[in-house]
Amino acid sequence: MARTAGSHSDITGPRIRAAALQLFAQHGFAAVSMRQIAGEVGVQAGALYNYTPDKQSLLFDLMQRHMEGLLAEVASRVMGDTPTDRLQSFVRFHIGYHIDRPDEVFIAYMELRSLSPENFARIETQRRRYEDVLEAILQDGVVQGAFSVPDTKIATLGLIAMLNGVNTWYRAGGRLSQTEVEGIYWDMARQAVGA
Amino acid sequence: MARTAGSHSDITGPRIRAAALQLFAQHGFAAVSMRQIAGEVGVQAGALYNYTPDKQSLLFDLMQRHMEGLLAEVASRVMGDTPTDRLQSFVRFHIGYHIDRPDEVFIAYMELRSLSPENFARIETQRRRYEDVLEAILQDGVVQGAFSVPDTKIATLGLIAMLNGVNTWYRAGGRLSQTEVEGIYWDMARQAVGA
DNA sequence: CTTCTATCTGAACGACTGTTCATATAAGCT
DNA sequence: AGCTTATATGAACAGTCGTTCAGATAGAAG
Repeated sequence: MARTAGSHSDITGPRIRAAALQLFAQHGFAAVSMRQIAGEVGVQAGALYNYTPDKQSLLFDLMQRHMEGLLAEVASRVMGDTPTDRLQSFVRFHIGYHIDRPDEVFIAYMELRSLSPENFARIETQRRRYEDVLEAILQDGVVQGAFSVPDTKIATLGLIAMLNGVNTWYRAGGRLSQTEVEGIYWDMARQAVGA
Repeated sequence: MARTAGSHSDITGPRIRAAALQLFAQHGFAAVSMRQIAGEVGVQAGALYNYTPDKQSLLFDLMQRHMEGLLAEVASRVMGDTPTDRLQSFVRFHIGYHIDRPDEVFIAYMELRSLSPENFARIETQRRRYEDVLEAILQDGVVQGAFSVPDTKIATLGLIAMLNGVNTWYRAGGRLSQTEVEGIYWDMARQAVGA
């Protein structure tokens, strides 16, 4: 047999990425074989190479798409008249966006070591751009006297680490709604920067 | 050849764990082969099996030792008359202990998915015991009116996530000393819980 | 209906995997 | 000194890895 009924690049491509995403997140990049991914899609391993030059590129593609979506959304959705408003907006955006994409987030923050040096550098640049969004808010707040933070760089990393922690325990339908979680973390973040 | 000059269980055992620790942290459990570990120690792969029944047990052994050391130390070194004192003590202890053991921490928080279900449950129990130490401090503080946190469980997870973030960027000899880092994070933690 | 091409199969490649084991030897004990 | 035992080698096992490719076929185009 060869080309199967209903096969299409538009369909198989996304399905490969979805399967790889889920498997990489669950077992780790190195622990997942191309045959496992192919099996999840319902295809032979060789067919994957119509969609990616190699396994490494598949991982990079997933990370790259995630980071670009994140940067595009943070730019369009985080806003506010004051630094405090913008910080709240950022906190709520970050939690919401990450809660909706646990697998992407997990991979993007955990499989950096599986990237080739060049690919690592590219993703790292995007991550730093994201951190810069938060740091700019904190710097604004410090300048305007709204926040009290001794070191905006460290506060940025500390806050993002704290917010990322949500993904390790949050489950939809759990004890707390997403809005409640956002509220609790916003309280902590606001107090942490002395707003 | 066989037994080499100066070979000893007391020496080889720790060296195997040290090599495995470093390699697992750098490349991930699944990406590291027994032959790589053996090569780092200067021994053939078969010799590793005098020290561990299998690769999985080697990982579990590393995690188990780390968590037991952590629990023993937190019990003996975190103290203070008031909840605020104890929280500061915890924050400084956590940062110091984790900064000194980046590889152990990285593995213990990142290779949980590589554990067998039984081993995962054991490590998870120990981790929860550690979290309970912090949560007890927060609960004390709430009861005594020293802290203002709406949800001690979430505040615990949020604070630990924030503190763990230090390990992603701290490097000895960098811009900030360990004591300065502790101070900055203690400020953020203190404010986050409304102390 | 025929032709073309994108898509997939299935087999094959050499390399590497975790693990076992017969064999050899250095160190410690008597 | 010889004997025992802990510790190591190095080859072998069956299986899996990422990747390639000639050949097959479904669907689109004419």
